[in-house]
Amino acid sequence: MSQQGITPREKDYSQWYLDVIAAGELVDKSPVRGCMVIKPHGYGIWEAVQSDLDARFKATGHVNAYFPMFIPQSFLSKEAEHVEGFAKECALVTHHRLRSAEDGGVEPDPAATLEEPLVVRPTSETIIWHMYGKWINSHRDLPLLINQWANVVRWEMRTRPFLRTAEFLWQEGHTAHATRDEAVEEATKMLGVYSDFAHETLAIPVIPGVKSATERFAGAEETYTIEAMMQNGWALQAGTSHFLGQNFAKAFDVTFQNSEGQLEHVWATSWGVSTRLVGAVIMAHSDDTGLVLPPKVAPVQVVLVPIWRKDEDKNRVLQFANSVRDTLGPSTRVHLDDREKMKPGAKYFEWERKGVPIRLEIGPRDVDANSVFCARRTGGKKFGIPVDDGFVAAVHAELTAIQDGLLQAATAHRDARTHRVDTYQQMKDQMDTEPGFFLVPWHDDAETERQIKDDCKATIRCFPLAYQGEQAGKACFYSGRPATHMAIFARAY
RNA sequence: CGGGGCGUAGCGCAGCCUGGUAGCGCACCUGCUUCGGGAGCAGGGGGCCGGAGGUUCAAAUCCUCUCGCCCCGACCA
Repeated sequence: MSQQGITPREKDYSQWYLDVIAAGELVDKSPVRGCMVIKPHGYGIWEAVQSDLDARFKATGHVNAYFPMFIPQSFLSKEAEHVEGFAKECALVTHHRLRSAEDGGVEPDPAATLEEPLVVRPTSETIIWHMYGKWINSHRDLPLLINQWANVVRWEMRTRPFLRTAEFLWQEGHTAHATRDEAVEEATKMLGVYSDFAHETLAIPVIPGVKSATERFAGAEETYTIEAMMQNGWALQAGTSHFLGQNFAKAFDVTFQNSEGQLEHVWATSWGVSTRLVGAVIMAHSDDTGLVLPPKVAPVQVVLVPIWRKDEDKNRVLQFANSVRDTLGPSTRVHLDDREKMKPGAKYFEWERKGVPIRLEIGPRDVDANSVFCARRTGGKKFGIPVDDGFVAAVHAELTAIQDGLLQAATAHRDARTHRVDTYQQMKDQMDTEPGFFLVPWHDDAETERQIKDDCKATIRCFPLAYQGEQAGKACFYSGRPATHMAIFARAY
């Protein structure tokens, strides 16, 4: 990033994204390729995501647990498709000791080679299903509804902060059910939880849908997804929920005795979202001044900037600012920026770049008037708010208005960039001039799907749930064969 | 694994072509004046120029080798 500015979105979207992350002081350079050092302000966003989501999981009957990050290598080979999907990007632990080397450094001690290498989990299905086999015996043990907050490692060739990193933080829910229907219901229910969360908390209007076979999770029978649109019209998969059938139950021999006394394999789901959501929030809302955060995930929702010129003003301004902070504190994430050797203007710019929704300026004039001067990060001019009985409610009303405004703007953008086209040529033409979601009638076929990807880099993001049925009587926009689904094509991260 | 680029102060860079022993901006430290939209002035600290070898009286600069990183592709449940 240049010293003062941020690359405009229109000029170079990728650079703009990196600039916004730098301006927001979200991450620092990592000494490890592809891994992130997440600084406090960036981690604060993730913490807000975590606490909101965790409450939603609890409300739907789930509990948290924790499983080891090291998985015996042999576990990975038990489910054929699963190993196919992940084997290419696994990190291995092969030794448990270092020794001094000739060159003065250290090296793995050959005498301390592990009998069986350990895989650093790329996802936890295998070790969790190994344990579920021990925990599940009876239909009375079902359903088993467990979530884990953890880190996982996938040795990706190309990485990008938050969107695709070698190590990332996520939650993974793993559930076991007595019947197929119950498991499918769980998978779709959790997709709904994610979708609600994206709208209500992240202010991102996602499209819930089903993945095509090509894009399906390795080992799943059905993969559900929420797809978000970024400001450049590209799609970002923001969360997934999988119906795993009995694949893992069979691979790890997890059976239960039903009420008739017969043994059956259990039915499974898994679902997850990751720190990629932080990237989604950054890309969905930020502008050419820097980060823009929805109040519900902003680590600092309100920043107070005290202003004084003379020493005699300093004390009363700070005293007033402190009381304002204490008033807002119980209900709001508020920060009083009382750094002394920094001018107010410099603070304004810093907090704007960090995406803080509301800034309250407090100077001698405001103290005299018993009010604060409010500046919103998005929408509206500065205005005074009296510090009276209605003060907290007034600030919260602004936060709500900002949150709503972001969702409205993102929804308007998504709708404007969602194109219904009838022919492939139309999509191909518009993909370069106005990229976005292309809603089309589609005859499902992995081979033609691949042809399209090779030809114009667009892939099926999902078969959106809201539009299924509309394809009836229509011809596939690419092949002309009878359409089997409504599909959304887009270029994707 | 292909194609391209870059390694010089904490960060971002110039200097290299045409060798003469290192500079700029930001950040940092000290002081004074400032303070309602990115402060100004003065002074100061910090780098064996990625590494090794070679040419030379002399190498950040030229030559050879090497290591690392970044970008574009391949890859991406």
